[in-house]
Amino acid sequence: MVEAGGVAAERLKSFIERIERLEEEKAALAADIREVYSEAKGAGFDTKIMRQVVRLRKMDETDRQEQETLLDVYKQALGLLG
Amino acid sequence: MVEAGGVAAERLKSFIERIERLEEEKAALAADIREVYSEAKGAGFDTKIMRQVVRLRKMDETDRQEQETLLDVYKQALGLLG
Amino acid sequence: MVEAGGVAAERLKSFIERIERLEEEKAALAADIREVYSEAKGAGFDTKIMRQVVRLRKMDETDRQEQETLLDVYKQALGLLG
Amino acid sequence: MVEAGGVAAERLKSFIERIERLEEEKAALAADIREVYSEAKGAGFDTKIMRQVVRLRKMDETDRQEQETLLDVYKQALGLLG
DNA sequence: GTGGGTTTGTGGCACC
DNA sequence: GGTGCCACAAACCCAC
Repeated sequence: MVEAGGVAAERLKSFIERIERLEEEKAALAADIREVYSEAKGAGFDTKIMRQVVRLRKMDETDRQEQETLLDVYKQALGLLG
Repeated sequence: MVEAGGVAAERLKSFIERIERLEEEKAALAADIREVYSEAKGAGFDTKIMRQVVRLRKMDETDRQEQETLLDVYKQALGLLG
Repeated sequence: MVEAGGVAAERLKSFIERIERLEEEKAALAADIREVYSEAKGAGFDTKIMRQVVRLRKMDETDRQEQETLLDVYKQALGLLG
Repeated sequence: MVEAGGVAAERLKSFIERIERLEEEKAALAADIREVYSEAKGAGFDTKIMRQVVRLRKMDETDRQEQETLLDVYKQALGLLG
């Protein structure tokens, strides 16, 4: 990037602008998601729990069960269960 | 949400699926962005600096005046100016 | 803060330095915590689960059970249980 | 960790409690910091700007040179300089 | 109660 | 292949 008025600068500008365009779209989707949560909240659902559910559903079923099992073991060891 | 097999459950499922669909699209855009950075890196650019540039350009749109005020205060209070 | 060389500037500088001192100590503790996790990991424990446990123990017992119950309800509605 | 009542459980409990003790101290420091900000606010200072100052002073210690390089690249590539 | 800001937790990335 | 780092996303907290 020594040649600021040259082709490298143009190339960089192009990359930056592509990124900015994509980030704009991403931000729009994030706003949409917030809106759905807001709507759900208005319908009486607990959005924090909903986020946990979304996270869980994203996980592989095997991994999910392994994690839950391990968490139970740790809980038991700490007296948080039983 | 007492009636887990009832209409509330259906409504919840609908919200969750809308969110998941939107998050899928968001993840795709995030992947696109990573790819642009990767391409830029292949062209010899420093992606970490690029990220800072993107951040600065975003900041400038919103907080430029605050930042300048801050800079003055900081410089003055720390004796870095006059 | 109009009088940059005056008493207000001195006062500000004092506040800033007190904050920085405290943040230094806070950062040191954060490092200590990371180290304990690292040690636990070396002993074969799963640090991600440990973090969950720490979070759970911080919560009020009543709240914790309510959350778990609600999560189960939502899971059932989504077919993540039973 | 199969032996929840055994030595592994004891070891885990020990780790968790060390972490909790450290986090307690960390939380106390965070409270102290909030209090200093509050005191500064009472003295007429703008705490948001103060936070920015603290952040800048921290950055300057580590990343000042990178930042300056970045600024040049940004200005040049975007035609804000020369 | 809602929004903004800060902080914490998670995932991706580079280096070893 | 694992480990530390950095950026992003989520959770928390405060102010309004």
